[in-house]
Amino acid sequence: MAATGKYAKGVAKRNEILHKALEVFSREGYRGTSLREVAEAVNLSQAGLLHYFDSKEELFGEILRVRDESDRDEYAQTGSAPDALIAIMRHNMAVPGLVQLYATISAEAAEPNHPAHEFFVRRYDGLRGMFVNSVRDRQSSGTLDSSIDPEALASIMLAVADGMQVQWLINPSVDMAANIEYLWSLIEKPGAGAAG
Amino acid sequence: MAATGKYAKGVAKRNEILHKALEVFSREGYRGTSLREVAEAVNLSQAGLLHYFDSKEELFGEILRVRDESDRDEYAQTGSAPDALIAIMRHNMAVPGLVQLYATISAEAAEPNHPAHEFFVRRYDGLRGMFVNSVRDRQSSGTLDSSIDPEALASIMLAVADGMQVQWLINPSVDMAANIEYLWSLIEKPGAGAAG
DNA sequence: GTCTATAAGTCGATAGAC
DNA sequence: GTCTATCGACTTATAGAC
Repeated sequence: MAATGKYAKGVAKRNEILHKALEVFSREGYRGTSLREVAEAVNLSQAGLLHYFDSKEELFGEILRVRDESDRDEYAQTGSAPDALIAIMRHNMAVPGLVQLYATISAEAAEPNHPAHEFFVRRYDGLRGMFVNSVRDRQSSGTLDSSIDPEALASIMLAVADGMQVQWLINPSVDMAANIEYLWSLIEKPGAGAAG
Repeated sequence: MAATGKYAKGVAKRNEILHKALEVFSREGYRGTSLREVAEAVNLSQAGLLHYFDSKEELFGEILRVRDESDRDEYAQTGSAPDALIAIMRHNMAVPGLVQLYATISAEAAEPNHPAHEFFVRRYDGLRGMFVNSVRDRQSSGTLDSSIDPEALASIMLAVADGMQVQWLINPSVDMAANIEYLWSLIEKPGAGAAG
């Protein structure tokens, strides 16, 4: 890694780069983004940018790492997983660029050689695990039917969230948060399909 | 459009190109795919390839058009929408490349200027419409609780399908079809959460 | 810490021979 | 129908001045 940033100015610039680069990558995806584009966004030459990060791949990795840290800080302890998921969806409707970053990159990253592949493998494992734990808690406390399969439900809820984001990106009139909340109400409430 | 293909050889080569180009685009996405790469896959020079399609964008549009036609032929009238969805998921587990094409491109295509943007807007509208109709049918015939919101449910089921594909691409041990079938069983069966 | 200059390569597309 | 050759633009990355 370059420019570990012992001095205040360097650190500040590094953060500015990470912030602006996130925006550009969000719009264009990993492959669609050039270092020049990022460099211009932070008023730097392309070579100047590479003083802070040795390669495009390293810059990109740092973006994901930082982003995930702040996400975890913000939502990890927000009560139960389904509530957190709904909250995140509602919040995401204000940051389409960020949503597109994850949609674009997670698809690209299916290739095992992609620089972000391992990141996404671990990310999904982690999220699924968190959700499974939360579902089990609810089952223990009787809030959720105990016949429900926690692993399957975790996978399903994460999938709805991801898929809903794609639909919303392509047609913003879709209400992501409302739809997910609605699904959860169908699953959580005993006798979902009982009435006429 | 170039090379409308009056002669047998031209038509055959055009089809070969569409077929192979689909594979390449599936792996690499629209932006990640070069015409040279496609050309090599069909033993043609890059200029030779452009004899059949005037531009990269035109080639790509044709791929989507052809693909959607054959999909529609195969699954459009397969009983009800949820059953068709499960069948498609099961089938998709045999064609990861194709799954990745749609995941990659649908994310890229969120940009309004993307050559495939309109295609995906129409595609989701069409799929949602089909699903809504199917849900209403089931409600009329009493197979499905009539208090369920058809629009929301359609959006949700399509989202699960899309999101499940992303999870599966990144970690193929996820059983897409089983999970979707499971979700549908939770929604369809009266008293889903009744037992303890 | 930031620059210019440049290497070495890829891209999509066109012109024109055969 | 297919090729070679080429254009102009763009890419990541490096070297070295300041």
